[in-house]
Amino acid sequence: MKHAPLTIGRLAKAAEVNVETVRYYQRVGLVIEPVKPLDGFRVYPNETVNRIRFIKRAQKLGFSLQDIAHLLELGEGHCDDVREQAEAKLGQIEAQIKDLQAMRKTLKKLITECSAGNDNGSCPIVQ
Amino acid sequence: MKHAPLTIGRLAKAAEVNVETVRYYQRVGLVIEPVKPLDGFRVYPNETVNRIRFIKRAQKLGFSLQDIAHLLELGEGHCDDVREQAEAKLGQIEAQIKDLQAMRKTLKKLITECSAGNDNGSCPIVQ
DNA sequence: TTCTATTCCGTACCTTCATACGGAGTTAAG
DNA sequence: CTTAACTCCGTATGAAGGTACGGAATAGAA
Repeated sequence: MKHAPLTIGRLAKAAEVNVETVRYYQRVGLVIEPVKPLDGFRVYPNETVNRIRFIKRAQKLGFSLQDIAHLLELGEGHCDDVREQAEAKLGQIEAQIKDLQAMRKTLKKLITECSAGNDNGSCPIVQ
Repeated sequence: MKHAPLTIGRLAKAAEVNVETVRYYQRVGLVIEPVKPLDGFRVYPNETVNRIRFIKRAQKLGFSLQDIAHLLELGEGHCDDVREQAEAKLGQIEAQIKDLQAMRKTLKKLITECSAGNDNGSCPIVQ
């Protein structure tokens, strides 16, 4: 039994991005553009859906597309000398988590102070 | 005893950003531009250094300048009806922390797999 | 006072990450 | 077999976040 081929439109829908975004990712090399059959449309492998989802998730965490390109390379063999890069990235992530936790703390404090109703200015700028 | 006044150049240096960045932040309202004395240059309050540092830190965590503007507003009185906004932001931050932790886990796993030396492809794309 | 670094201000330009457009080809449902 | 919906491809446009530039005013050191 044949399934509907994963054309760019279906891929985009599945990954919850715009078709144009997929094309853009192809242009910058984040997504491999499958060869175009002489007749008909390009068909994407299913894993491309996950790849794009991954990109989007990583982006929300503050990674640039370049960063993400590096992360993705890590998963494509050649693990040996790229390992240290992964570790660097890990360090960054851990620092980010710490920062966010500090931010959460500040914000929480701010919220309780708010509900206690104090009327002075300045709050989350410090630290 | 007088100290050297905190002019825009010194402010920029202290906050480790470009002078042009300070001007840009002023244009978009993230930093208040002090009034220009009839003679001479603008002088910035010391807290502006922290404000800019805060902006930069928050940006690295994936907040847009708009987000940051909102965060900063929270610390400027009017706490009553903005409180729920703070809580929303807190929710976002907690989600981000979770995502980053998941990412950290994936990355750690990837690293150990790497050092175990497996030669197949594909790794961090999944999940 | 004179010289050099800064500031000021407006405007122009740059990069990143997309999104839109338009005309031609393709496909698949009715 | 027609026709609406989709794909293809190149190029243009757009918002966000800066960065650069250039001429005039000012400050501060020598």
